[in-house]
Amino acid sequence: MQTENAENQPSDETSASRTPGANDLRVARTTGRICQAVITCLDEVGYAETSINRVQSLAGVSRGALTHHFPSKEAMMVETLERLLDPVRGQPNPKNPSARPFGQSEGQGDGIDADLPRLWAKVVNTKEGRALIELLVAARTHSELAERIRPSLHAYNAEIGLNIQRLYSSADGSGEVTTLWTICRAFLRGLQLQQQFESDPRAVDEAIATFGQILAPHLFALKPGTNDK
Amino acid sequence: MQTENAENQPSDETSASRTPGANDLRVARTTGRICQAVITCLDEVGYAETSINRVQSLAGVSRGALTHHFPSKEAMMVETLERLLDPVRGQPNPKNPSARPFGQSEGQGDGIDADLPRLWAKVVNTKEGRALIELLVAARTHSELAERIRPSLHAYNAEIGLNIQRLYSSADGSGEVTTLWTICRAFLRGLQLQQQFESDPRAVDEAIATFGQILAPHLFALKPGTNDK
DNA sequence: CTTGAAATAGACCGAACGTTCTGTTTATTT
DNA sequence: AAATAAACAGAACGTTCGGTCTATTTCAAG
Repeated sequence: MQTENAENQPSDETSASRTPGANDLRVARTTGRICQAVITCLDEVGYAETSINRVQSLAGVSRGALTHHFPSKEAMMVETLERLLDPVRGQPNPKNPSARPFGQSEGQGDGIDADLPRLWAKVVNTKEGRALIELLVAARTHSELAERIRPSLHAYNAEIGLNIQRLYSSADGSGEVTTLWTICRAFLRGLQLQQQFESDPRAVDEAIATFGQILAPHLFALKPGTNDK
Repeated sequence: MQTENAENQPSDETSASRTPGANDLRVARTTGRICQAVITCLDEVGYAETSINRVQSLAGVSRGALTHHFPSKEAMMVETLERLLDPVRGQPNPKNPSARPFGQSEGQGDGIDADLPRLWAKVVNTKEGRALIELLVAARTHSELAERIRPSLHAYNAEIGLNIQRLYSSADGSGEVTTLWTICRAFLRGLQLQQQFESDPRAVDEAIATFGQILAPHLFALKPGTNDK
């Protein structure tokens, strides 16, 4: 598992042996519980306090099991981030079957003013969404972590960009849809940052609603009920 | 200095003695260098790595001096945040003369599409802006820190809200200006979060420009060259 | 000049950090 | 069944953390 290049082709380990489950189920369960514990810790205590001790005790695994699969804390964070991003990308899940940040289920394209509250509630303002923001903030000042998660984030952005361009059309016709989506992402993540310090608790929902109304004339929904995949 | 209620009236310590500078200059220099070092650390290595050891060596002060003025790391962070927020509020600076996040100099109200890039370059995407975001993120999972900085942040939001309402008028007339400003703040802060992971380096400037154009019809500038203060 | 309080200096503490290490168990292959 | 390797368990490493403590220096009154 720690050799990343051998994992790209899932047929490698199961090509000749044809035994998809025996020992593999054990490691899948262990790594899954570890990464799930990391996500919970990131959400509840933040990146700094997400220590190996805390993760191993929350996940219920031993120190040896954890360090065997993840030689460093950084590797553990990289793997966790990829699991946070995986559901939206190509194959739904090579490892964990939970938490689909965007993908086909959310943001079905019946108008951005209807999709925005759904994105907020189902993607950004969730345990996984907050964990992702913690990782983004931590990576800003940890260049090694940033370099290791950059490819995954670029692929994530590119793939979501394609999904968006299938669901929406810009009013100006150009490639502005990508820019508008970048704006949406920034707005929702920034709202997550400052939501606990808004004086009026209704300010968050109000901001989302108003933002959706402002953006609606610039993003035309294509085929509201499309189900071509 | 650590007794916060005695600091609210600056005339207390200089009412009878009338000696504004002698020993006070020393503590102002020490606390100033400490908070400036905290800001630099928050920007460069993040909240978690902003340790007391690192701050004291960067500021060039001893451990004793630091703990004398700030009995805990948390108190040091609270004071630093208030210095980050002070320039925009009532009196320009009771302590440090640098870094005016918003206030009268920035955002002069000649159109939101012109003010946004200025806010980005002069407020959000600066050393102080990044330090503030680090504190906001850290406070999310540090309830004690959050409680201690909440009053300052509420006052900050309220005071900026008043400034905004003097500079802009909503198209719909209602109190929507505040909501629109909340949206702007969220967008800029979220953009700061994800800017290093944008594939296209021009995406940031493009997002700011497009966002300004979208928002412009909803925010009317009042008296572009006003100087009633 | 003397005195007392504030400011500064630096050693020191137990706790927790991430990493490394040596055993032990379990699964797969020969 | 024996052998090999991977998965797991847990102790121990040196380092650094935030906080405490005792001197020493500096300032501002008496």
